[in-house]
Amino acid sequence: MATTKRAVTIIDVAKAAGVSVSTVSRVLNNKDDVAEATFEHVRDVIDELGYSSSLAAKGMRSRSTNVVGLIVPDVSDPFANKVMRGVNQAIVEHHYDLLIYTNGNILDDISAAREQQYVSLLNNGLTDGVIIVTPSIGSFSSVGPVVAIDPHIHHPEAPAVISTNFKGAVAATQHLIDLGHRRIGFIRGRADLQSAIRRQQGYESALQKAGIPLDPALMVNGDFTRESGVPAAHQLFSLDPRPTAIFAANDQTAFGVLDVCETLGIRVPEELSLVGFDNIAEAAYCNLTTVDQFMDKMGYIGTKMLFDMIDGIPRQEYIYKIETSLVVRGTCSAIS
Amino acid sequence: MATTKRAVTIIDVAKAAGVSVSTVSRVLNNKDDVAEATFEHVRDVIDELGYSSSLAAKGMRSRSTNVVGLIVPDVSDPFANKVMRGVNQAIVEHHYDLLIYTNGNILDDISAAREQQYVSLLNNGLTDGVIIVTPSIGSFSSVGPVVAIDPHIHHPEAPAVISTNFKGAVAATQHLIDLGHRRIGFIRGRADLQSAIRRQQGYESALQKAGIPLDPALMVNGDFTRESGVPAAHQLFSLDPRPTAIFAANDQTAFGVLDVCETLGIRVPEELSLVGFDNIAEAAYCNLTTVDQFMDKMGYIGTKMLFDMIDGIPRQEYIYKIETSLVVRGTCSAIS
DNA sequence: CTGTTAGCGCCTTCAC
DNA sequence: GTGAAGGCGCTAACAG
Repeated sequence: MATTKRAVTIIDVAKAAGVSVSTVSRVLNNKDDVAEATFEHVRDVIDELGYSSSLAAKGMRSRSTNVVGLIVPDVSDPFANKVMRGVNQAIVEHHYDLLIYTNGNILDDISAAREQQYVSLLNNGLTDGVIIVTPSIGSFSSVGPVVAIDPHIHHPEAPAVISTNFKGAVAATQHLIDLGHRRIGFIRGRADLQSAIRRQQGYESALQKAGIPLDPALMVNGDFTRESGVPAAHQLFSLDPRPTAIFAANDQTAFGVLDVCETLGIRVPEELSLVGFDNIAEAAYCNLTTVDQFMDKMGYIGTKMLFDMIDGIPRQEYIYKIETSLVVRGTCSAIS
Repeated sequence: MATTKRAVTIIDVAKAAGVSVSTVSRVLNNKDDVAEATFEHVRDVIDELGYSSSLAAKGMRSRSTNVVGLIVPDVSDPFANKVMRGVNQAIVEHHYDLLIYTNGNILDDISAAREQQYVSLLNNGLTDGVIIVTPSIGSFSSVGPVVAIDPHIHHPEAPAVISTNFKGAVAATQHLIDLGHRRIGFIRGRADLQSAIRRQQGYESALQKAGIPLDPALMVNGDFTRESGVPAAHQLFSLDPRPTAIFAANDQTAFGVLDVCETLGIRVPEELSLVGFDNIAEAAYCNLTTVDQFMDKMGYIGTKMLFDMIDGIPRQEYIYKIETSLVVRGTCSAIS
């Protein structure tokens, strides 16, 4: 790798080509008011010098960069990962490039100020618009458009894609109730996320509608990570009588429960029925019954919305709601 | 979302705080030559206005941004995805941020010029260094350091992380031979990638060492995608006699083979033994015997190397080789 | 068709 | 300790 001290700039190209800087700029941006010969010549020089314009400088001056930004808390997180795939697909279709920004740590509790900062960072010249995954604030001040995926707070005028967490949780719980379960444990998600709260409400609602009294002992804390599912499961299993079913606020937490079942020798679904939420890729392989909230689609739709906003196409609706859907697989059985 | 027309700039902050732009800049960069009171005051104003400095402008002027760049062909690609995780982990440990750039299409055959362009794009002010996944060229001209993960060409002086593709392929093929297989099919990877070529060489070498003659009919084309595994498998299965085993150049291709087995009713491993390469997440769930090349570790190590280079720490070795390792699972059986 | 000029927002000397 | 001026690489008017 030749770590050249200085990058070759538009000025270098202009000099080498014997034209002015603006001509080079015109060639760069495919303006059609350049003589054929000049155009070709400049192109050649650009290739020869291996020149590439700096996104930084370019974005600072002009308004359009043809790239969209995506802010995720953590690239490894399955939720964020699926959203990324959806976004990826959308940008390919629109011939945009994608810039993903992350500080890498989903538990690093990004403050609202920090989120706002990231949005500004990208939308201040680098990108034409940004998508932010699970932001804690619903509204951003930004030069370019912003679409939130599963935001904590729903601001009526803030474009967002959300899923029907409540309905999904009701469906999951109802499924367990239909199978005859009465003692159904619930492992919470991150308390600061709207989606987690709605899932708990769905759980409670389904129980109450079925006339099953709420038992606080059956509701334990978790934080959406696999690790948090472990102590939660232990806590639930130490109850007497043990719950016959568990609804975990997301798939990863459910996997934590599965880990505990393995070590404790509890058979699923014979001795314990289990439902997750999200339908991440691993869920299919592990045959986990769960609720699909189509995260990839959320990313895809969100990006489409963003493109409309970038193009100045007005939308009638700024909140796009995606219907969740129960995916019945092998981790639940009827009570004997 | 308040799509403010204009972003709040350092000038706005300066005015609001009643100080000069340079003072604000000093506060922003935590310089210690600012009076305590002024510092606090400016900080407050910054928070109040929700100001955040533009990465674009900042990077253009100063040399350090505290973010590393990662260039991947496609965010959805399992290989790239695993590398991303490794990089993600490394940047968390070093308190850096991460900027991932992608054009989203792995098959869009990125030209060398394009790769060089992406590298410049990021290293021209936005990032302190970049990691590029499976580049077709081995050497880049760039302001900042560049580390390649699994590059097509190994340039002796270009920092790169590679895995022992040849040895891994030998191990995989040998495993099949040890189980008694003689007619072993091979599905190639993308012909333009060094790793694919090395895997084929490993396959051929193992066969020859075992005294098994090479049969061109047993070697068919693929391109590392699951889709490409389908016609390849059909082609192999149409042979008479049919191969008793297949070594696919990567896991995704192997999944394509599995898809065909399902439709054709060919039982694995009873009627066909199958080995993949990469050990992507799905491989574990599908019980696929494969070769682990520790892609996450490649990303992690590569990022570590990059940090050393950013910090100006000299390395004795610029090519880091990661040993592959055969993972025996359930898709192979001894020939009866 | 092409060159000249004026900033975009920020950081870095250099004065005070 | 703080402010003023210059310039990073680029594009967008405006002239010619």
